[in-house]
Amino acid sequence: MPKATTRSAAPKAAPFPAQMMSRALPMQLLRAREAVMQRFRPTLRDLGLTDQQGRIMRALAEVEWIDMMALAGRCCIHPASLSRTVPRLVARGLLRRRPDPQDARRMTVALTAKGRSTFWNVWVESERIYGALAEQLGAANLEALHRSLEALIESLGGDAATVPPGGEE
Amino acid sequence: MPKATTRSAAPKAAPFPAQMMSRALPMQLLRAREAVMQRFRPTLRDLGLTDQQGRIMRALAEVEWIDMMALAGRCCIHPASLSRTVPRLVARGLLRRRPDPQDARRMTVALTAKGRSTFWNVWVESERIYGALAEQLGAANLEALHRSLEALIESLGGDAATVPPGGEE
DNA sequence: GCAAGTTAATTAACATGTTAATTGATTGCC
DNA sequence: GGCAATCAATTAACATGTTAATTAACTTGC
Repeated sequence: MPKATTRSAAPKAAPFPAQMMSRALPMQLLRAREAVMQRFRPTLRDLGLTDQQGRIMRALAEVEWIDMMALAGRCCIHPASLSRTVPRLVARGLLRRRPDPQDARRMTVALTAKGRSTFWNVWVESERIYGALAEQLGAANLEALHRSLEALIESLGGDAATVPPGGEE
Repeated sequence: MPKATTRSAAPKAAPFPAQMMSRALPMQLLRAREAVMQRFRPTLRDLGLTDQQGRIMRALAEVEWIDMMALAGRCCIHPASLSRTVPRLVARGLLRRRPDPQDARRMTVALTAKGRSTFWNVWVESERIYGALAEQLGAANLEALHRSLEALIESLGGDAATVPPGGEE
């Protein structure tokens, strides 16, 4: 790259080195996620769920009632986006809502029986697909990847990197 | 899916194990990307660029004229989404377009001088941020992560996992 | 050379990500 | 108690992801 003498010296033709490291990491993470999601997506679509709706169902399957902020943190979805998506799932009979008795500002959500049985199908298929994936990559390699990712996330600030103030556990 | 005896046996309360492996990988990749992007995003926003617009500029900085399909593959954006975003960048004077002389179906794009100098700023900052990140995580750890991700992407089908038929290089 | 099939790009329709503004409830402080 | 600051959730406005349909240009087979 140019030295100090070339101020805003953006070259003329194909200037920048084709091997920029900088933005390669976000891009690589994006590609990796896309590649993995292609395996899981058909199951979700068959059940009429988008990626995000699947994350919401999964997060709710692990708990009972949970408020919007905590849910946003768990499923890595912006609270503003949740406020729009949750009502859709309530209308479809997959989720139910009720205000927090302790704090009227908070709205809490939970799966309905229909929601649980729907997610049950997602879950069974997901386990199968993940197993196949582990076999294809090698369990050790997959473990190493999980650890690297965990270290990255922890090092960069953990869940704070997903939801602004997000106060969960 | 369930065996014959346990048909839609979705448990009642907080049924599913809190440690589902299946969907943890997509989620982890999503969190990791979010955490990393938080470092790069301010630079992009200062220049009035969204994440996706940044990816487009970066992809174009490495080549001269390129058609929409190839660009979609390079920046990991759906062709349909590109068709909507590119005109915006053209209107802002960052990109220019012209049809491919060999094949009138193809539309090719390239950075303008303004586009190059804008991306120059992104690039300089990105290198700095990435350097700091490598120092924080340890260069070796970052390298290991890159390799794990590359192996995952390759194993799952490479670029085919991003753009449908995508014919590049 | 022309009709059927294919391909590149665009458009439309809906769901989501993102940011800022709004509303209602709670907390702190006096 | 009451008012200012804060907080949870929502809403609005814009940009993007996703899928299907559309249009125009190429390709193939005959």
